[in-house]
Amino acid sequence: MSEKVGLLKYMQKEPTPKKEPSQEKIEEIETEVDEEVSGDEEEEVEVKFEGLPYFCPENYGPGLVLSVEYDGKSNLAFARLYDPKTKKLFCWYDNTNHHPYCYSDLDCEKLRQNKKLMSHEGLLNFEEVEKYDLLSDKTVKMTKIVAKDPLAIGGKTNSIREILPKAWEARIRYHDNFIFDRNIIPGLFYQIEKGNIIKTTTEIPSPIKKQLETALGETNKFRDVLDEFLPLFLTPVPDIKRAAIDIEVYSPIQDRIPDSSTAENQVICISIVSSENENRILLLRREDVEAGERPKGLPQDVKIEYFNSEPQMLKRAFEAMSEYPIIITFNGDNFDLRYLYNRAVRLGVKKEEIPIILTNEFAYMTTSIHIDLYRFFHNRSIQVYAFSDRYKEETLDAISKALLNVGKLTLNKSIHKLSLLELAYYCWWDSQVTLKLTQFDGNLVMKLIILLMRISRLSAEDLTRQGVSSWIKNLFYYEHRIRNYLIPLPEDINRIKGIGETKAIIKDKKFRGAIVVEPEAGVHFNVAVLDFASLYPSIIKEYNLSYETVRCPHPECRKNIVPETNHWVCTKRNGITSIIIGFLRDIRVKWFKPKSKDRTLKEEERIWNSIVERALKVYLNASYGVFGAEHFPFYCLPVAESTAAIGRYAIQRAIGKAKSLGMKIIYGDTDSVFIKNPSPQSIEELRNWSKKELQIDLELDKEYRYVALSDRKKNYLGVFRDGSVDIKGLTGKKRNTPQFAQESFLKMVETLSRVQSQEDFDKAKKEIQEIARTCYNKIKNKEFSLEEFAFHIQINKPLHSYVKTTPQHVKAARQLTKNGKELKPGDIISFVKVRGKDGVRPVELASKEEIDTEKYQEYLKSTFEQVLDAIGIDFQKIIGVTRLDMWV
DNA sequence: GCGGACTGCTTACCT
DNA sequence: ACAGGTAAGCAGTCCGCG
Repeated sequence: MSEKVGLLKYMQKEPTPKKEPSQEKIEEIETEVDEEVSGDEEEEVEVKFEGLPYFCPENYGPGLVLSVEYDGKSNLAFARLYDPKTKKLFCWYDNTNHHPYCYSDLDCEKLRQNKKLMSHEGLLNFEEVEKYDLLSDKTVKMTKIVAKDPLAIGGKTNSIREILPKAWEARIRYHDNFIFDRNIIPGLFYQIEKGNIIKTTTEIPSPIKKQLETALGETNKFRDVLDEFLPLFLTPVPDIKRAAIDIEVYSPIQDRIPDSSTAENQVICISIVSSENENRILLLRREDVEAGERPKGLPQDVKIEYFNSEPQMLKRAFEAMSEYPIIITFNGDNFDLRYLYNRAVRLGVKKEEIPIILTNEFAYMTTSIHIDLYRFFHNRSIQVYAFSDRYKEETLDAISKALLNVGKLTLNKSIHKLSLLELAYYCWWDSQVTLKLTQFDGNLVMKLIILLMRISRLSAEDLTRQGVSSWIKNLFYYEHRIRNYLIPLPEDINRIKGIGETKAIIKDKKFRGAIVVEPEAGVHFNVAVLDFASLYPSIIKEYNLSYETVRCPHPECRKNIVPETNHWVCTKRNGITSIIIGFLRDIRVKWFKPKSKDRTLKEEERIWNSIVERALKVYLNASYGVFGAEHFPFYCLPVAESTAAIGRYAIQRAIGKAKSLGMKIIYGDTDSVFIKNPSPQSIEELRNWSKKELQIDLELDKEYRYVALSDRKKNYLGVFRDGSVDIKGLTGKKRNTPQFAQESFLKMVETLSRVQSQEDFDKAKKEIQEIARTCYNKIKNKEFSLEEFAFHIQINKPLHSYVKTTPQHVKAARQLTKNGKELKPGDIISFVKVRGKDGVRPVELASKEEIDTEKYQEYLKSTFEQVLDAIGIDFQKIIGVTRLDMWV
């Protein structure tokens, strides 16, 4: 065994650096100076791992693949796997002689004439291959250009992809390429046998498989895809050992966030809480601060270690963190890990002793997998589809309140004034809340992450840091690679497919979207809402939409026109994205959705099915939008546009059919129709018609006792038969609305929920009048607190970049910054409306005297009118003639 | 010098 | 860095007005 020092000392066997094959002899010419491309490259460069402190066994496993990365020192791809028995990571280095590469449409002969290419020191060899090009629907001859290291392909100014006139698949990161080519699926189990990595197969019970095939239908065109995906959906996820960390930094000024890039101030506390119930608090003694009493909330078994030296404390923390295969943080990329690293360097700790690697945006660990939950929860798709918008703000406090029902501790003094033990408690609290975010509902978040990793073929670190378009991109890349399809260049898709043809209603949008039916204002009793089940994915599936099938090269397909456009769709082959999205849709709708509600199943199984169902929903909901997103590598406006156009066609046809059946449509939005007082038979007839005529399922989604519609679209209040209420779009429930208005609004809604019939309305109207009048008078007499008066509006960009206009919340924010408060995008400004120059004042600085009561009365009026309009009450009449009007 | 009509900006929502 | 459509409030601009 080697005597190698440093981090490599734990390796059982050092990976043998890649040998260079020589199928094609390449002459040596003197090389040019390499220049690394600066950070403004559009894609991430590989993270530089240089030797890792892992056990790299010859025979071992099975373990769960958590990451696949590239090690610059050995010039090899490697995987980090989690061993459920020892609860530790182990490592596997590529022994398959895989190399970075890209494709050229030039043959070897031509390429050899390219001096610059031939003299590139990273060039290994050429290989002539055949690929299937979906854009031309033809087999094409390509040359695979193989290189020694990823930077030779791309990432430097003289990389091969820059030398070639045109290079395919040259912008896919090496470790992703490796995942695709070796078919290593992150999130599944693998065994190491004689140094080779081998997938541990999941037994799918044959009855289940039979049931599934039946569920997907006799003419199931997804049979191959099913085999590929089933293990991803059915392999259980183990409980992975992990620890959450949180640090506190000394900050002499309140409201000032410590700068993690300079790390000027002391780290005064580090807390590590693990899934194995190990709690550690590392606390720095400070001369001027007393220990204080141990807070009651801090459990007795939580160990506190005191340190006199900060570097000692940091080193101890690094050791402790390295014991865990997964480190969880909340904003560790930008704060905790970044601060620890920079602080340690500043205090003279040797870089080799810091197990952290920083890039521009991210923080990784050499000894663990780092998951930054802030990034994951910040992801819009996760927020909206996985957690149904239950948290509205991406702070630890807001998320834990929404999902765990516990918030952060409230501090009554600033951090630097806390006693040591108070500080310890505060720090510990945050780290245990962070850990709990991965544990609630039977490790829901961890399971969701692993499942999304499997579907996207992304490591835990990449998955949690990338958005849904990257997840879909990676899945599509993989599906191309296994079918030997050439991954098209975005510019070729664009050139061949062209741009949009429809005109958007909103200025600056690229194509026309959905239809919203003009609501019939008033109260409607007995309303059924029918909607198309996942409309856009269904369209993509049933109408064969994909970047290669829309405006395909075959003249004979040109008759197959998409309504309202001149786009045509291929009649000869199944589109790849149509197949993938179609499969995900079918298996969600026909299997996981029903199974997640199936009471005959064990609860654990039901929960798992609902996690899969939610994961699939995330992909499906984004599947149409990505084709209209310029940065998406399969960006294809005609696909997005056709999807929306067929959607409009579907809802219009359905409305037409409903009317012909004598139904009254009172509202509709995108994929739904609100039908007044329909007969069950006509609903059935409409549904059957839709299935037959449009090939899309129309479902009875909701039944309201009554719906109150104003003349505003996307604004309504529906009361279900059981008295529960659906509120959409109304100001009263928006998060920026002042509390006083929300509460009065809620009272009105409560009153309305008790209404059973037309007759009840008269009573309800009286009650509502009373609610409105009471609130109106309370405003006049300023009986609400400043907090209740406050609007809460988010700033979405740095304050200095509001240049075109200065909205009120920005005015308020600027007043705060004058007082020394630091504000950043994402922060929510609470302000009240006041009489006088600016018209606004942040709550922190406001006084009750200056409240502009007229503005508030006006606001209450408009909040209530959204509902009162519908039920036929005039707000002005409720509160009587006022002020000036009296003399008119 | 001021107010109304208008457009544009911004946020938060719906599907 | 998934899309487009809608509401609401306010900021800013232009124009007319003895």
